[in-house]
Amino acid sequence: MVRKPATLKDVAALANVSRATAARALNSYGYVGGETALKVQAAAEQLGYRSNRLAQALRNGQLPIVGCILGDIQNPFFARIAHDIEVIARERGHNLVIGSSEEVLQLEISLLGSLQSLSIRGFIVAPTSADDNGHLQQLVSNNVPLVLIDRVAEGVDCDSVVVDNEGGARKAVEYLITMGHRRIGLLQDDMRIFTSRERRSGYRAALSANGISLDDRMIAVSQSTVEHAVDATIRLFSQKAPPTALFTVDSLMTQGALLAFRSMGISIPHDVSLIGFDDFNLATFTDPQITVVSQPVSEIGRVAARLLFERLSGQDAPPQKIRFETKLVVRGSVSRHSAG
Amino acid sequence: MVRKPATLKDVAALANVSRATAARALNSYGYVGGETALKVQAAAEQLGYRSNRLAQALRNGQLPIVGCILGDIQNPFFARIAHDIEVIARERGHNLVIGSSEEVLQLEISLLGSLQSLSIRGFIVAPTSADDNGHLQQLVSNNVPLVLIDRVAEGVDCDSVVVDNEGGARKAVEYLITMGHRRIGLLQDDMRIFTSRERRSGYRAALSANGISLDDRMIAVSQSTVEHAVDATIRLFSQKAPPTALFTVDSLMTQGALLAFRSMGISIPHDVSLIGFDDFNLATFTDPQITVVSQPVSEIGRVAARLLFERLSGQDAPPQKIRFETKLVVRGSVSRHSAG
DNA sequence: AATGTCTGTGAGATCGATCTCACATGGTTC
DNA sequence: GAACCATGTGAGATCGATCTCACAGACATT
Repeated sequence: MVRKPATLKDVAALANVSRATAARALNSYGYVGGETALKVQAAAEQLGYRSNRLAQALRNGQLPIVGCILGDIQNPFFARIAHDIEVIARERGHNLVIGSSEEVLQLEISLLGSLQSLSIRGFIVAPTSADDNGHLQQLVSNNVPLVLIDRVAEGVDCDSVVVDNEGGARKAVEYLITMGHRRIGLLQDDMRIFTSRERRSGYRAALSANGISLDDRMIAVSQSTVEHAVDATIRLFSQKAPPTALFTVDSLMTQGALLAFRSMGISIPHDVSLIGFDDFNLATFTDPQITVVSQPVSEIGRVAARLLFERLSGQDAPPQKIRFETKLVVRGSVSRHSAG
Repeated sequence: MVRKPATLKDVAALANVSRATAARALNSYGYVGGETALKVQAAAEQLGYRSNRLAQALRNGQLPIVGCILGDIQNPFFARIAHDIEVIARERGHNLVIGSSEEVLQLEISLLGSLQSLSIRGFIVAPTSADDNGHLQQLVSNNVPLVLIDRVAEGVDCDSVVVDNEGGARKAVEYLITMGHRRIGLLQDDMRIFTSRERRSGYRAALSANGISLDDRMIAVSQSTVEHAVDATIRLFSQKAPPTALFTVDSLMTQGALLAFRSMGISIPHDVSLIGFDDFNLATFTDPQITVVSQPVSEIGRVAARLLFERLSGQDAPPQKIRFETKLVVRGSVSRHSAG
């Protein structure tokens, strides 16, 4: 037997007042007699009354939930961000709905739609595609609060929190060049993804600034999972003239590269040098430790959540585009390459 | 200007029918004329109508959302589980609300309450405390579908999905004993937590089965974070007669132990042997690789989600208590201890 | 012709909380 | 005493979708 939770009506009946009065007593607005208020509160307590947020939301048009659509919570980068967003949401009396787009545009669209039909108050999204984003533009033009993280989307005019991907990638590749490398590999994920584009463009910029011509054979594309990255790395390094250094665009791919190198008997940094984008706990546990481009992960989620709540509280400032700096953290996975 | 989304009323008006008819046409139930149905569908299309799930939920009493309260999504173990649950929820047209209890009972209770007032359909919870669980019992007695994962809670009669913690711990410690160790350390988290208790009890069982008396100086308790585990490990190994082997109860603590050993200049497995509970990606990247007790992480979330949806679809079977086996994965972090 | 059955449709109630409005009091002020 | 206010309360509308019920017309059966 499912015991129905007590409603305002029940409370009102027990306290012998109307629903309106009960509501006033419990939410303390309007005029309520002192004695009446106590009676209502006692009744509420006795029945274990909790207001139905659903009904409230239907009435006032908005559910105190924020929606968060990320690539995959299993990626520690996104897990950290999701966690930080949840903490802030909780402080403001909101809950967090999470969806993984799995980097599939269609999934992102349908998730967003399903969350919109819940009258969710605002969204934080790491868009899968830098181009196909009519769904996001529509959100913005309907004035639904939206904050993009990790990636921006073309033509979508809203708050965003990203890092300097191009600069970070350039620093990494320039460092490799400084260390004498010229055949520098790039392990990247799908070009649809904003970060992938920017990091690639940093890679190119570094090469061309140093008079190294772009060589497609140095570039491998794979999905951003450890397994796919292993395969891609193996392909890249099975060539006749493999790279002498590798730059990977995210931590899962860095892990994949590490596994691939181990299985191929390639040693770091003796045989090949490695720099990954995005620091991760594993990077300091390996021998040698991995040199990485680190981003301020702990800031991204927090700042995005704060921006969202500013919008939710009705601020109508022009969109803020926040871009954090990245930092090259030199550890032991890069060695000097004797010119060959 | 916020453009209000179209409602059923708008669709009905455009199609020149009543709301009831429009609803019938769109949800295909009852009798609707063929032509009318088309008219309504066209109107819905034209207005971009999406039904308001909030209103639906208010009407039929349940929101197609499942709530998931875990210790911390940043723990890869929970991240994996959350991801798997979300995938299954999505297949069934549900969304996922996630809350981190941060292992604080009060937070777990308030999260649960706030989600309950949303008329959420069911919950998957990794309860913080093995004892204090009136809130969970109340849920069950109100017939709210609830599945416990990773940990069971005393007196809460519902579906659960856990692993054989005691057996896993025992296997680990017995292996250490077989390898000649007698001063075996235990790094565990709060005894409130179910897994912590069970794993400790496996540790004790193994010791006493082998005639080794329990020594409190061999046991360190800390919160389940890398940082706290580092401190606890350092304390444990700063004693005059430190353990010759260490068993850690989860992957974050294993990481902490690794960091502590490194900072203390203690080498694995030469100076100390190590086994951790729960396999984790890092374990195979270290040198030597870490021997662990592995649990079928990929099953836990999926099975829990399936159990929940069975309940949601109205099955009234007795609670299922699922317990997966664990496996000792021997790698390189344990060495034979010459009896001293 | 009377009764029955099948289609198709609309009016109105419902879910629970909130808010507007109207209506009471009792007291104050000119 | 008339006009006004502050205080306190309840009736009823509202949010959007759904469902029950009543009803109307078309056709078939006796």
